[in-house]
Amino acid sequence: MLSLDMVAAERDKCESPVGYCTHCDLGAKSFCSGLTTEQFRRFMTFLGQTSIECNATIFREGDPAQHLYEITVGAVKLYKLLSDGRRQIIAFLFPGDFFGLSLNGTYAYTAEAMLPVMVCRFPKRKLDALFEEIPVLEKKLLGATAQELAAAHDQMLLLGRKTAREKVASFLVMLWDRLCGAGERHQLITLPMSRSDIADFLGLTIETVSRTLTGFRREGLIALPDVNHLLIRQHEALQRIAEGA
Amino acid sequence: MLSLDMVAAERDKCESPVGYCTHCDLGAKSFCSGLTTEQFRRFMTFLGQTSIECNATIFREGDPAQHLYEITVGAVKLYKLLSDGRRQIIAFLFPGDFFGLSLNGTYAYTAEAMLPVMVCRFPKRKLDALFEEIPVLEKKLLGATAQELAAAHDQMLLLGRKTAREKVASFLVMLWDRLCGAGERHQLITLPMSRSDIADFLGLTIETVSRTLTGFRREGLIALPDVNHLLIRQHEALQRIAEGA
DNA sequence: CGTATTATTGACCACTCTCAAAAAACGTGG
DNA sequence: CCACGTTTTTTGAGAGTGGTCAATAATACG
Repeated sequence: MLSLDMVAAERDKCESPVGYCTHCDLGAKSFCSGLTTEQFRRFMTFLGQTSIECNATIFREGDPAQHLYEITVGAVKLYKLLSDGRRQIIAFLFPGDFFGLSLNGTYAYTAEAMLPVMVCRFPKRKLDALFEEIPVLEKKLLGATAQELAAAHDQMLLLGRKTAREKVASFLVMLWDRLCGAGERHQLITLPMSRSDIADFLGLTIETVSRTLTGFRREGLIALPDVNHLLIRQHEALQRIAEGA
Repeated sequence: MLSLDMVAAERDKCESPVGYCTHCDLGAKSFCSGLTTEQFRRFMTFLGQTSIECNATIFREGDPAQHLYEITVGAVKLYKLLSDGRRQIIAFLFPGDFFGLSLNGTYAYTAEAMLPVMVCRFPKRKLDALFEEIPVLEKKLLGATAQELAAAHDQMLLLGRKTAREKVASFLVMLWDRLCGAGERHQLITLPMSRSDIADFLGLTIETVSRTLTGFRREGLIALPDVNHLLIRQHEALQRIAEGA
């Protein structure tokens, strides 16, 4: 049994903390950032790194929940299904995001790779031990979960109360916020998701998504060089539409 | 009738760990259950207990987030607004539920009492110290947050992909699950929320909620003795409707 | 290339919303 | 306790946003 004092003592012996994991380029956002050399060595013994091919299912709703995942490369979608096949995409996830948290021992949603994906995978049965050794990780996970909860709340407002036009504008702005650096205004976004994915994320049909996007294109708010590429031309205007103003 | 004093007396007879806080009747669900006598004593120094009158606003979206709350008595609604007044209710909360977690130092939603409410209130700036003293609390908060996240995911499926009929049926089943003991099949539910609240929770209008409820009443699935009381007559049938079968 | 899949566009329709009025419930003060 | 005004809920009629169905166009992939 390892006491907090011992952990603290161990940490004090170490020199400056390792910057962050050298196996991915998440930087400070990563789960393993800010650990001491010794903590990092222990951390690596808990972790499994896995690559997942594009379109592969990582796990299904109802599967026994054995791992917690953090994406290092690629993009993942999470979704829930109704018995007749209607689908709701819960989240689009990118490097730095967690998924796989569960309540009753089974996953509550399906996770699917939208691109070739690299993940860090933590066995759930070892999580308590890991948190005991490196308590800061538990705080990080709580923070990440709180962030996902806030995103879910935003999406509930979108799904319940926004028009199709506002939904699509919100989606575009969200993509821009997540995938574009702050500086560059006119930056080409590569969409990892299909129109069908966008529709199932926004609670619309593919036809409505398509019509709304061409609408925005005709108004000069965006450009669509090809189906998988998107250029935000008037971010401010889209933001105003997204917020219902 | 069982007085609080009697409950407290019964509990004081017990050795450590203290079963649970004597100030509320949450039992094992409570944040403070399963603590040792000493831990419980320390716990109480962190906590403020507050009563809130019905319909009072506890905090507003954008307010500086100073406290984390746990409900001990009553019911609370959380909601977000669009600039033109459109409202989405994020959650209906009952005894044992937490709220007030925030990311950037401000609350991301408004919290309003639907009944006279009692809460335990934890200052955020003391939370780290509390977790250091009683690490199990951090795990409990993580668990509660994960549970809220799962509920949010279910609600996203409802908002994005269910019909009005399925939404209202889901809502009724959810109420039954949360507010009724498992044994009693025909149990009268007292609704703490208005039709307008239900509509803003389900992404519908009050008219559609009203029409759907009268529909269920005519079909014999429920009874509505008066506006604030509800009797589930055919739970199974409602469950089937809720799941889109 | 030829085939299969995905995306766009069009015409039509239905579910739910909007607007409006009546009915019921609530609150307040006499 | 009842009369009154206010608010909430129910019910109705009509309209509109987004869905359905269908055809065409573009793209991906062997």
